[in-house]
Amino acid sequence: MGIEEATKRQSIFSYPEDLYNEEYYDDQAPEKKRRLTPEQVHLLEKSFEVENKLEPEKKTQLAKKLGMQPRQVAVWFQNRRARWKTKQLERDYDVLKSSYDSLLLSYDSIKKENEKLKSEVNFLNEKLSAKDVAGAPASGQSSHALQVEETRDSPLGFVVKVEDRLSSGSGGSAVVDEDGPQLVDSGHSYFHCNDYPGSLVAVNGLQSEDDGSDDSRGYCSEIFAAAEEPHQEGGVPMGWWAWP
DNA sequence: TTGTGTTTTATTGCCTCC
DNA sequence: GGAGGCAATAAAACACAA
Repeated sequence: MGIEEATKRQSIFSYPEDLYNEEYYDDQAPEKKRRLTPEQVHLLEKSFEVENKLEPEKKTQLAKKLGMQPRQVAVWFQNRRARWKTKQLERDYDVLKSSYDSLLLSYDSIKKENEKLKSEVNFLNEKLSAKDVAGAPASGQSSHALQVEETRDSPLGFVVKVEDRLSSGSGGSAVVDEDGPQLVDSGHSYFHCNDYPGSLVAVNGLQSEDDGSDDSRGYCSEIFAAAEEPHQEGGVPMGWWAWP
């Protein structure tokens, strides 16, 4: 509805002085509701912007100025607050929803990456087993294996461990003893974790049980998994850590 | 013109505060 | 207990498609 049109549909209270006069209501009270004029609404809106609640004095002033009953002004503010609240709820909902959608996308992406990395670990595990069989000890059992353990401690959702089944360590698990995170140094080999920016599984301390040569087909003594962090020192992302 | 959905004005009942 | 706020609701006014 345009202003002009609305103005045409003039309130039955054509004269403000009549409006404010209670006798007007007593004698000529309209049975039907009348909309406020655009001018009245405009001033009410302006007042609402300044203060969304009415002091009694302000209410009386506005009513007089607009040619309305104080009660009408109070009702208008009441309804206006209700409308504002509804709009605010809608805005809050929109903000929350877009935040949720964004998180969901992020979650899905990380989940897929997690699956990829796991299958890559499985693939490497199989390769290790195959190599063990080729140069097999008498037992015929693979001497090493990669183990994937799910954990919330890792940003990837899991950690990889190398089990040395031939070692005489406790429980048959010769997990490298390194306290806490370690920076990855040069001279190590890495298995790239495809599609996960900045992450990789590193294999260092390569040795061959066959001849001691480093032919990149050696066994892992440590597995590192790293996630990229914004700050780097000396070309190595900070915050690299190793899970023994 | 009419049916229907939306917006605006007003009322009611309950609650809180002084 | 009265004043004022809020939620729920009624009902008139309005918009708009068919």
